[in-house]
Order: sequence, then structure tokens, then C-alpha cells
Amino acid sequence: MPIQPIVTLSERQTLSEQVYNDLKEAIIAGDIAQGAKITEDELAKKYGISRGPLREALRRLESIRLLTKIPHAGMRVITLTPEMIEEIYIVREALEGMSARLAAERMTDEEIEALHLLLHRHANNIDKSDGKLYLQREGDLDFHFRIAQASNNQWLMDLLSSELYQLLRMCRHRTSQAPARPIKALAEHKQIVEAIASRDAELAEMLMRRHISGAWKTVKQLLNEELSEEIVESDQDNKTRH
Amino acid sequence: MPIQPIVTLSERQTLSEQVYNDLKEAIIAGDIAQGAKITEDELAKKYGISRGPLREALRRLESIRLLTKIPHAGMRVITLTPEMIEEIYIVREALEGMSARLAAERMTDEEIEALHLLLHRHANNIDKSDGKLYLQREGDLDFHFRIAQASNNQWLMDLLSSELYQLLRMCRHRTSQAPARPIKALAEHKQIVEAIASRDAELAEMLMRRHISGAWKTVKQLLNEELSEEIVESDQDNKTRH
DNA sequence: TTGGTAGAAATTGTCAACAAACTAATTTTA
DNA sequence: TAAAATTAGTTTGTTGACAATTTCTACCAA
Repeated sequence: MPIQPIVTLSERQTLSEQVYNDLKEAIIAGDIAQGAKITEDELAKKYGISRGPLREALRRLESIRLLTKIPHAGMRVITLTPEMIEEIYIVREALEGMSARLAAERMTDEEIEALHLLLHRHANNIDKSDGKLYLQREGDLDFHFRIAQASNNQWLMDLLSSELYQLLRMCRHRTSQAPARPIKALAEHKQIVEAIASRDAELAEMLMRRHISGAWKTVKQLLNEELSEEIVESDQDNKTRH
Repeated sequence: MPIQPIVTLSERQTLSEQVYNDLKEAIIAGDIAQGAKITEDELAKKYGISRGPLREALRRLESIRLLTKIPHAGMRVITLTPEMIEEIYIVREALEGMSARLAAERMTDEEIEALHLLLHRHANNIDKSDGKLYLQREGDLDFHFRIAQASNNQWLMDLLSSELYQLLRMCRHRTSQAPARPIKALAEHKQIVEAIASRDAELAEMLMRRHISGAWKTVKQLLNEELSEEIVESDQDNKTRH
């Protein structure tokens, strides 16, 4: 599976950054498999750069937890086990809960209005084409991202947008493409916006935490089903082999 | 101010790691001033290594937010403004609150017993020598670290111990060396341990969040006092100059 | 067959030189 | 005199070669 060569020569981006972005998307999309071994020389040749900037890109990918490293022994793409996904949702609940609380205190009226509009668009999308799940999913992250922004806390925003949301995107690529309960999620989003609009920080945090722990329960269910399917499949494999 | 040369040749540590650790401590301790410009060549010579591994160390320091970088324009040591310190305490409240909740659910009886012992030692320290504030402070972080460990959530632990606690240590070196209300803090620690011992996750989280937001209020006060003192001092400077 | 040990191959860690970009000082021009 | 342009100097970005370490493989012994 060929990774796209770098073409943005006009941009004044550093090589390391370009490769960082490309690799990030490749890992999230699954073009580079989970648990895959990363060999510097190989990747450097593939991207047509030397190992120096590549190593910097890899370090950055390590810092957002997409790669794990063992000194002298190389790097591997992260493997999203169910346990790891649970960790992500737990950290997410804590951070986004706080984010919603701060948003209720600090969000401007204009931003709240924009959020309302966003939710209306989402409602339309669900009505019209409930097949476009990818869009729906990206829309979900957009909602959460705007609240993170409104928290007015740079660190919180960074943690959420440059680390957590990337991992979430990767989870979603991995999990079966089944609809992630878009109608229920939309209703919960509306509740949260209402709490923010009425400046009820306490409630906003509570609703956001419920929203996320609810999402985790759904994902957990899906993972269990997936797991049992895999077991059935491997049983069938065994049968056909005999 | 000579930074120690690398002597641990017996260790199988990579040069980059050694310099990373040394630089981390130097920044936290204030041996390298806040806002100071980092020049790769200069530091590389000081440590007797080439720029390759040094750059890797710098990247890692950037990823734990001790350095900030602008492409092509160099790196600077972070400057801890009051706003930034507030951000740290807010993120801390969210993460450690969750950490305490999980600890209440998952901590083993042995670990709880060990926590009790730790608090007794702290109580003795306060009685005997209330001058040894540094020890007291490190002890405080030790308490919080153990709870983070008990959360059994690798990501949460990493965020707290390798990022947040380092920033906190830096804040404490910066803030005036006034006692950080050790007696009140100890009482609150005891409450938290009680909640964990009785497996009351809800309460443990609430108490931890209160503990941290209370600590922030104290620190905020100190920062304000410090600020007004500085203004008075600079006024005096002006007078003496005339 | 199993287990362990040497050597060979592959991979990561480190270095020093070169290229590109930015900063600052000086000169030129209006 | 002040603003803009140019140029020298410094600093970061990038490269390819070399050194150190690990992993693989083949071989031997039990």
C-alpha cells in the first residue's frame, strides 16, 4: 500500500512536519497496521528524506501515543486493545467534563449560537442520509472540539485535540463501521448546549460525563460482539481447514 | 553555572535520555531561567554531545511542555505566568479527581495500608521539623503519585507523573518558599484516604477536587502577594536611583 | 528435537559537515 | 531623518557516513 509522496513543495513546512502529518493520518486510517514494526531506513526511503527529520517525526508521533518505543529495539504502531480504549474514554470523561464546565462559564453568546446551528445541521444530516456515517462521526468530533476551544484553557485544548481526538479517530476506524447511536448522541448534545446556554456549569459537566461514559458503554458492547464474531470466524476457519 | 558532565558510562542509557533528564531537572530547578533562549550548539558543547541526540532531548522536553518551539526560530524555556499555572491546576483537578475515583474502586487493601503509613510519616515530619518544607512538598507529590498509580490507568498515570507533576515542581520552585499549608493539606489527605478505604468513589473524587481547587486558591493568593511585593520593590528601586 | 552459543546481518544511535532560514546591523534611498 | 533594502552573521534544518547495539541464523552439543 503506497504512501503518498510529499508534494507540498510550495509550503514552507519543515520536512519533519510534513512526514509527521502524513504518517499520523496513515496510522489513524490504518494504512499502517496496528502493531506494525517501524524501520527508520525503510520509511525514510519511502518518503525520500533522510533519517534525521524522520526520527523527529517519529518522536512526535510517540509523544501523542501513536507509536511506542523501546531504546535500541525500534518503534511499533500502538495496538488498540479494549483495555486501552477504556483508558481513553476514562481520560476523556475527566477532561471533557471539565471542558464543558469551563465552556458554560466562558463561552460567548455568539459561540453558543454557532453551536446551535451546528446541531441543526447534524439533525438535517441524520434525517437526509443516515448512510454517511463518516461525516456524522467527524461532526461529532467537531462538536466536542468547539467546546474544548471554548474552555479557554490552552493545555486542555491541546490534550483533547492533538492527542485524545486522534486516538478516538483511530478507534473509530478500527471499530466496526456500525452507527454510533447518532440520534441519541444528538439529543445528548442538545442537552449539553442547553446547560451551557443557561450557564449551568455543574450540569454541563455532569451531562458531558454521562454522554461520554454512555458512549463508552456502547463501544464496549460493540467490541464484545466483534470479539465473539472473531471467535466464531476462527472456529469456522478451523473447520474449513480440517 | 556548570552543568554536570555525563559520567554514567556504565549505564546503558542513550545520550539523548541522559541529557533529557539533566536538562529537565535544570529547567525545573531554575538553573536555566524561564523564558531563556535555547541554542542547540551551545548546549551541545556544554554537554559534550552532538546536536542530533540533543535535538531529540529538546523535542521530548517540548512534548512535556517545558520548552516551546517556533520552527526555524528556536526554542525557549516555558514562562510560568499565573494564567498558565491556573491552567495546570484546572487540568490537575480533572485528572486527579478521576484518579481518586478509580483508586477508590481499584486500590488493594495493602496499598491503602501503605498510604496510611505514609500519612503518619508526614504527620511526624510536620511535628518535628516544620522547617523542612522541601521534603514536605516532595511528600505531597508522593501521596498524589500513589493515588495516580492505583488508578490502574496507564495513560492517566503518565499524564500526571511525567507531565503534570513536573510542571508542578517547577511552579513550586518558582513560587515563594512559603509553607503550602501543610497541616490543612494533611487533614485533607486523611479525608481522601478514608473515602478510598471505604470504597466511596464518588466522595473520593469530590474530596480530591476540593483539595486541589483549594490548593489553587492558596497559590493564587501567594502569586498576588508576590506580584504586589514586586511592584513595591521596583518603586523602591526607582527612589534609590534618584 | 531442544537448548544454547557464536557469528553475521540488520537496525538504531551518534557524529560532523553542508544547506536553508532567520536576525540584526549597515547601507542606500526617499 | 526615517524607512526600506541589502548583506553579513548566527541558528536551525538536513544529509550521509560511521559506531554501537540488537536480532536473526546457523551450527554444535546434550
